[in-house]
Amino acid sequence: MAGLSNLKALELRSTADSISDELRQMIIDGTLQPGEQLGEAKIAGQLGVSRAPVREALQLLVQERLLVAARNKGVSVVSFTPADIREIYDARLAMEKHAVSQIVSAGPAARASAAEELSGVLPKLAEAIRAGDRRRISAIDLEFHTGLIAAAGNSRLLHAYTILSAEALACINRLEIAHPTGLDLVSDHEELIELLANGDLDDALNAFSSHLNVAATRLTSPSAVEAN
Amino acid sequence: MAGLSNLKALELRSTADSISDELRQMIIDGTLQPGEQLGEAKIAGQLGVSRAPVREALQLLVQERLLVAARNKGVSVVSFTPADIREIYDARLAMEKHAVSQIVSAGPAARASAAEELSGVLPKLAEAIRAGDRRRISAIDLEFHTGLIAAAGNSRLLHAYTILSAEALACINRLEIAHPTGLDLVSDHEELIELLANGDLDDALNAFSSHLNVAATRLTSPSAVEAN
DNA sequence: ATGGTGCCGATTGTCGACAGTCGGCAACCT
DNA sequence: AGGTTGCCGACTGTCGACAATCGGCACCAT
Repeated sequence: MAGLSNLKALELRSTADSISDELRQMIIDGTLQPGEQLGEAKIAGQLGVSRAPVREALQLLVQERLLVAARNKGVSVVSFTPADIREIYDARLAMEKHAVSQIVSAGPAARASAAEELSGVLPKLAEAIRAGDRRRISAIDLEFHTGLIAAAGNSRLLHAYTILSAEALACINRLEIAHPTGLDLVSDHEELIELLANGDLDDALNAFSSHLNVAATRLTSPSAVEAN
Repeated sequence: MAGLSNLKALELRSTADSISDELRQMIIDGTLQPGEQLGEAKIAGQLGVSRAPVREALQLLVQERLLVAARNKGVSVVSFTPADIREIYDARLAMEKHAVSQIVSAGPAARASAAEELSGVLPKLAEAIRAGDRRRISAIDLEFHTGLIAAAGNSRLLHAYTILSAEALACINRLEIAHPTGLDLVSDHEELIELLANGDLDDALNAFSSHLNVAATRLTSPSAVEAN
């Protein structure tokens, strides 16, 4: 009975969860085009499973707004309008502002802890930028912001934010050009961390607000792309 | 072909949606005790339908956090901890603050429109208070706050808030004593509307914050009940 | 007595099949 | 030709049945 401690619990993921994860990634990646119709039977056939778990997975993705369902007509991949993008970033702003507010007012220790946690993401971001991998840059950028929400310690907000994050990532990957890929992305986030740790609530709120607004503007007005 | 225009589209609700609505109401009402286990087959039998739509409805309610699912063990009704209540009200605060901020900064016309919309709820609240119907008082209270979010015009925030609202209502109805039933509840909300219409952002934010904090405190510390 | 083992009922997870519904095309009537 | 009707294919919504899994009890060995 000596070396049994390295046995990992295996397969506690349900089939539907695995399917939804895979489909979610395909939607985010852009493998599935916007407006593309998905048939339950087709997916089930390709995966070698029944329609039941596929149906369950699709329903979850509909709830996450990555798919839209039409009665008796099946589901199709979302196609974002500028209004959707504004909504997503507006909702993100609501949650991030609150997270900043909570963290700042939670005292110096909490601020330092959150700052340290968020700093750990930056090296990965820098490396992705060096590699020039746009998808990974965006994903890690979102990971940073998700970390901010996580630091606020509200599981419900985190859950809602994670869904928004997937939507935002899908948006970004459809308009790849619009996302900055320079190293100043790292310093931008460094500044956010610093302001967060500093303890001045208004400064931190303004910084995060403008950070998100800039990102949203980049996505909704393609003319500002060349600034890259 | 004269009088056919008053034909309404009928029955576009799916079976699963009807089931989930019914169960959601039962959970909110308290008809279903916290921790109570629900069997798919049992529900399906009582409703005279198959397990498939029941399963779909249950999955939706799990996603809304009104039920908790355990692998191969079925679903059971949530039992809220004080931490849950704090989370719910904290998340509500995040969204309401943002809504207030958006409405106030949207200009006087938007402020007036939102204020008028919200004022329409108060007579119903006053009547529920006169009738002494605790459940309805709470429901209309939540309706007021949901209206605030709706006035901000973000469908994603509204959706998330609606889910939180159901959770909050379930909490309140489990601790009925803790909710105020006096007519000052109306004047409290009148004041909120006034501050919202007034256009001073900080005043409005503070008012809504303390309004929610008071409510959360009432629910988490039963000792403060007697203030009624 | 105690710890472990194997079985048992109950419930979920999954499957294949059927019925209902929708969009589109072709045939039909005027 | 224009418009309507009826049919056709494809898909979802729903159903009943089977297999896998879990918690608990009795049984057994020590």
